[in-house]
Amino acid sequence: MRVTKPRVALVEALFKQEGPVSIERLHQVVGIKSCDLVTIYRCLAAFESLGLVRRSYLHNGTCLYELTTGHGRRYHVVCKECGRTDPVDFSLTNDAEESLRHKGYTQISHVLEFFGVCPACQQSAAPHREQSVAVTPVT
Amino acid sequence: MRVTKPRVALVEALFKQEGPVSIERLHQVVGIKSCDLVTIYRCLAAFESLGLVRRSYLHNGTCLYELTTGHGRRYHVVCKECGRTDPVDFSLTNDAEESLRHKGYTQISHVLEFFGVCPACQQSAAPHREQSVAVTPVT
DNA sequence: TTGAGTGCAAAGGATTTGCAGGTTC
DNA sequence: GAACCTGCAAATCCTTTGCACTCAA
Repeated sequence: MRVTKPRVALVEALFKQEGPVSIERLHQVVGIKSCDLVTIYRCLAAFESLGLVRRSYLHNGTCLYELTTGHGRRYHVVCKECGRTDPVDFSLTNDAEESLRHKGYTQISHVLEFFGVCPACQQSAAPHREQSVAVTPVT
Repeated sequence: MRVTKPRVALVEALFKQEGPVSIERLHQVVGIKSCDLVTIYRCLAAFESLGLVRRSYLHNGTCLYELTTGHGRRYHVVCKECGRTDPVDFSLTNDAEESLRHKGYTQISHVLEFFGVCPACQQSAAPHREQSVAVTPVT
């Protein structure tokens, strides 16, 4: 796998985030002009098969990506309204995956996502729809 | 909410399955001619908001639905190759959702899905792609 | 009767693919 | 120099929407 400008920028962008990010947003962080959306899709797919990033999902099924850090797995709540993510203090035991291995499954992984309506979206009749996509939260 | 033919058929179809099913497959089980795909989408959405069904996701992000039985929550592995689902013996503590409630989140739910390559797909170079979608194997 | 529900067609959004040209090793 | 990557355009897949018609209550 070659080291190219888009890939370096993408890793940097992923590194800057503290949680799962949408591809759309990554595109914005990297710079719309400096890299095509398609390239981001392709790089993330490559990164994923290398185990470098992990995929999770928004409530509507669209993907989010995050760097696979060495510090253990982290889970997140994602707001059904604005899409904002927030880490959840929780960890999964290995029992389940272990039992699957015993059953003969390979390439085992899992997705655990919590959903809910965040406090900020609670009262606002008009939810902050684009929040999850907004770049640099302006201040 | 009215009781209509498509809805009854849909509930029956869901009932027959033991795990999460794709919309595509539900359409086939219900009968392609007897009900439009769009209607299935709409009914499932309605059922979901009533808490009658629960949604989960395939490895590629497409939705699966299953009836919300009274017998507690069940999780599944879904094969990355053929899409077949298999129940996993595992249960999640309520701690995580409870802590979210404390943080001010509402309408809390979660999705937990295990992925892997099932024993059957292990050796077969050409995976049973359509297995998860296949309806009553046309005798 | 009448409004919720349905089917059909078409739109929409996310993701993937094909291909020619550019870049890394 | 060759293979890999990228950008652009277009295709695909899943899901949603608009609208006129139908049917359950």
